[in-house]
Amino acid sequence: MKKDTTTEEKIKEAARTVFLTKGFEGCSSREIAKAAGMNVALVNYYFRSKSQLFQLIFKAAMEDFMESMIYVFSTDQPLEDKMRIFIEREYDFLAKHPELPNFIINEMNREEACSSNEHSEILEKIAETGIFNDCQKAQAEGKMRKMNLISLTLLVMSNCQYPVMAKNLMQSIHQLTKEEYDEQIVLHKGYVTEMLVQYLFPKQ
Amino acid sequence: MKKDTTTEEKIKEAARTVFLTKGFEGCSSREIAKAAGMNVALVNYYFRSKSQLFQLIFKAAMEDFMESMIYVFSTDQPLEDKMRIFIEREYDFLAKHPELPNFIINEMNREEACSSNEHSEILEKIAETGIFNDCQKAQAEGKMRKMNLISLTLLVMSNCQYPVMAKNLMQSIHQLTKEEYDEQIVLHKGYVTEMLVQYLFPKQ
DNA sequence: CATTGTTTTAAACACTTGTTTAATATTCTT
DNA sequence: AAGAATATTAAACAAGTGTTTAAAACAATG
Repeated sequence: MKKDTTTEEKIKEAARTVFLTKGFEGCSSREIAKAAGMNVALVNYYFRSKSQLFQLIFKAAMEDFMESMIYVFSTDQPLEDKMRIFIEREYDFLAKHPELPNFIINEMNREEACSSNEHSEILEKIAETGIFNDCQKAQAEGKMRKMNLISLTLLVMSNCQYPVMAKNLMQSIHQLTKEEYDEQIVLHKGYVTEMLVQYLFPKQ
Repeated sequence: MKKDTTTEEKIKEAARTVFLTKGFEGCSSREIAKAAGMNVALVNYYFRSKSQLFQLIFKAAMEDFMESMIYVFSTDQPLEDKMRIFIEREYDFLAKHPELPNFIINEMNREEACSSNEHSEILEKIAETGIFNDCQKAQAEGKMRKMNLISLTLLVMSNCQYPVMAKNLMQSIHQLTKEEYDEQIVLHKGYVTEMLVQYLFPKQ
């Protein structure tokens, strides 16, 4: 009889939550083991080293990070609607996984880490959705403001991710409770959607 | 005869660069000491502990973080111009101190750290510039889109800081060199300025 | 049941961590 | 120049780090 969740999976789950909240440097192998209710040696038995376990978690997190993006882009709708839906979904997703953007960005900044790795597969996956072609087409037809893809993604990511990343900072500055800030984010989502749509798809 | 830079200052400088690039957990006392060309014991001789030294650095960084903001807001100009100048200056500032936003946001997320501390003094300092009153007045006159101060700061900070914070991520995704991305940021600054001004100060 | 192979454990390894101590060197004051 | 105050050093401390080892517990197979 196999347990519903095997030891290996328990460790992986524990590692995910610990790594995502504290970062690679901010936790120890023993802490992960304890969070999984296991022994330290077991962590290395299944994953050989803290680094290897981390790279596993990081890769999975990176995929989650891009998941919702790809889903919306694949749908068949007018670009402007896609944008609205994307922002809606991205705010939803980030409400459930608020640690993700910080985690990804931080660990990308660790020199030892996955900086120079090949994360361009992500771009390819996004490209496969045809979103980039759609944008270029819309830009050629004058329906969308002309702008390279980097700035386009930057605009969207900035306005979706930063509000989640800066939660503690903004709470502290503006003296808000967690709940108050969460409400604020919902409000902010509306502003962001309006602003981006107006700017990217100007009416005449 | 006093040296041009005293030992205490050398350590503080070294601590600043090390802390800002690697974070509190990402470095050791000995690393800071070595970066300053000093002994480990000297670090604690002058600053008693790693934590106390860190809090010193963090506080100073936080003030830097808000410095340019306050300066521009204090000037006497139309709001729309202030916004343009602010974005210009903020991009300038962040080009010189690209590690700052990530550092601040990360360390605010460390539970042990300065999360619940009183950073609301910052808000007071900004309030002293009268910028918030100006905004409310402009909003009452219909010259500026109605929006609470939290969303206002969020909009501006998102679009100024995120592009710097996500540098390594964006480089990796879009396969850019540092120099190419720096050029991209200059381009992006233009889009951001236009977008924010158009949205916050709609014509007719 | 005996003998595989796989999982789990406690203990140890060498090394780094933050911090302290006690001795030495330097500077300042009178 | 003598003595007090300050600055600097190397060494030690206990605790924690990632990783390994070798023995035990377990499961599976013949």
